[in-house]
Amino acid sequence: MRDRAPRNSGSTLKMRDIARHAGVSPMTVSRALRQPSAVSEEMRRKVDAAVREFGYLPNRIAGSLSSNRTNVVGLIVPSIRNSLYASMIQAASDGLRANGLHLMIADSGHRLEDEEALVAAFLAQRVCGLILHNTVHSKRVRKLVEASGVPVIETGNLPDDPLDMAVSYSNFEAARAMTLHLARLGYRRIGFVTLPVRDNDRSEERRRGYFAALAELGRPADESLVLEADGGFSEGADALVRLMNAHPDLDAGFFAGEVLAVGALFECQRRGWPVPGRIAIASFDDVDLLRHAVPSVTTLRIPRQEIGKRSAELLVGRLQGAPADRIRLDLGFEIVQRESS
Amino acid sequence: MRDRAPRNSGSTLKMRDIARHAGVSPMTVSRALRQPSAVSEEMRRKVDAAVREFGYLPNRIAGSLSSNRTNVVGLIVPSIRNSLYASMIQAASDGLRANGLHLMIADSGHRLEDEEALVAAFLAQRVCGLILHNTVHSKRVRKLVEASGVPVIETGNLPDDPLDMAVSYSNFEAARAMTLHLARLGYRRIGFVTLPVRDNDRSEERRRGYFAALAELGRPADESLVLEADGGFSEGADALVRLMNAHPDLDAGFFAGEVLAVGALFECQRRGWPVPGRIAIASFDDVDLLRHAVPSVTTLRIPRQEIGKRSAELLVGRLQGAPADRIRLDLGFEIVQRESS
DNA sequence: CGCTTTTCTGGTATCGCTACCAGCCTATAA
DNA sequence: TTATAGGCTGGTAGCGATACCAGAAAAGCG
Repeated sequence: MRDRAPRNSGSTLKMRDIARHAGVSPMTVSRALRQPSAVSEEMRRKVDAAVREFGYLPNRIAGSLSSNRTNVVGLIVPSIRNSLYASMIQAASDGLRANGLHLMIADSGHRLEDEEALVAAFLAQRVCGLILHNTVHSKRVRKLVEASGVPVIETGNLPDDPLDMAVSYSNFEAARAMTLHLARLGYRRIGFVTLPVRDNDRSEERRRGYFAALAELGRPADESLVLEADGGFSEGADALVRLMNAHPDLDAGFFAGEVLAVGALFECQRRGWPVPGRIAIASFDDVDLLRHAVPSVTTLRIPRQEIGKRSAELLVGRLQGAPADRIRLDLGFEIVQRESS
Repeated sequence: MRDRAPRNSGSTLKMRDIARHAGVSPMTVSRALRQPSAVSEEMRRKVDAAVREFGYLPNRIAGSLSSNRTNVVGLIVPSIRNSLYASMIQAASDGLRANGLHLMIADSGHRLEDEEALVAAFLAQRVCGLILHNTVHSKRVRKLVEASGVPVIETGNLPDDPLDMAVSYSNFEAARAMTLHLARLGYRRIGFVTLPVRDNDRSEERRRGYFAALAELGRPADESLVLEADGGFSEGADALVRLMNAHPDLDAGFFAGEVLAVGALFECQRRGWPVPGRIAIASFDDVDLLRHAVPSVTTLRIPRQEIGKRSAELLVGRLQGAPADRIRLDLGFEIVQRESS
């Protein structure tokens, strides 16, 4: 059985080929590429020359298997299409890339069972870290994550019982603060439109925050002031109209999603309802659109970018040996008062 | 040297452990997991039971090394933050995931040298396919891609000389068509605002299309009607104002980017310029925002989602053995006439 | 019933790299 | 000079799976 044909007849070069051409051992090539300081100037030169000459690309699959380390982080968001996550992803991507890490991205479509399948798939790929937007997980996810020992960051909310590290803000506090803010501005009857609450801890928390604020204000909790809407412009417009019809005295609408808010704003423009004259509008998340809309829209600034950046930093820290402490980082939020309220 | 300590003392289970517990050979476990039809009912049952009992996750790194195949596709877009790419990415992600493939995403920041580094890094990770938005590449990228033999899809434009497969639309034709459309509607003096052209083949093509249309119309090519602007709302607003100041008779603005267009639209609202009474506005790409804005904005519908879907399909096809034909798939575009023009 | 074919299972040898140890050679100390 | 320590380099043995072949068992066939 000595002379069987090689399994991979491909022409891609291997480390040993480079080693032969450079006149050194494979180990020296490996070292020259990964920690140049560990080899002599001369070796480094020879290796570099051979690598460049043949356009050698080390096989990181083999490297990962051997070293039991990969340089890939898995990221799962509810929806890739939703641009809300884009700035977080961008910041995380930048921070990770600066440290030689890459990002594998997938979306769970707000389905816990999909998140579970993805976590399993990512762990099978032996990712060196995970970033999950969702903070409600299936039992199996918790088990898998724990068993793997891979560092995990949750970013969408501040969970009571984090898997590992959480870098986020409080959806509850944010919604509460905005509701109180609107009340402080003098609005008497504040409607609340949120994304579907089922399987979505963020929506649920925001809803709770809204009601908590009303309670503090001594106002009755009126379920008919709250609507769930899928996140589209039409849904926002529609929700506004339905609220106004049901409550002619509505003087402010708090939309927990910028698309909903802008959809409502456009509807006001169409109907000639002055904003905030007839109704004030407040939104969630500070996207450019809200700043530039006419009128500009009062909103909550969530530090999405900072969340991505800090997530990357914490992950990198762990990979470089930081102690595995449970961390719960609250990056806060900020009310941005603008023309629409 | 027989009794050296094992390198990886970790507790994660290996295939041989599952095999032992199931009372079968590792090969049978491997087969039961990858092609269940190749093993008997009984074996499958035993393996499945052991896998479930211990929560075994196969190590895909090892599998990839051994089989010389990975299930990861690399995707490089100019900017992750830009929501424009989101629907393409989403569609590609869905199509790939349905076939067991995952997506590694990075952004080049419109820099060719970054694209090059990323392509190299992805190939080092031995991705089984690449999707590149950019269609202008460094020489080394072409060489790397060719040497790797990995299937590649370019999606941002229809290149004259595709690396491998191209799934896109013609930026040139799209810009040309919109310019002609505006002329047909009776607009006499059409300004054009585009993203920076440097290192951006899409912008360059759009610009060419605009001028080609003017030439067909027998109108002079006036460079002062063309502005380059970075893609923000303010930049769009600013570009509009500058164009209007320079050309008081400007009656239409074609913005090659939806954020620019909406920024301009907002500026009109602020200044009380009726759209299209004082000036018509046309955009590029059919995002929801344009349909719902007041007035709704005339634009070009680019089949971003379809591009992502077809890209995934072609890639999957190749991986399943389709012949390596050069493909150049033009998915076209569509003019969406709305209130703003 | 013996023989061929098919179906299924298991052993062995990698996949391409890195961890770990051994050994060499030079430098510094005693 | 000999001992001791470092700095570098190379050999060897995996990492945890899969490809490939061999062989046993079951099935088909005349």
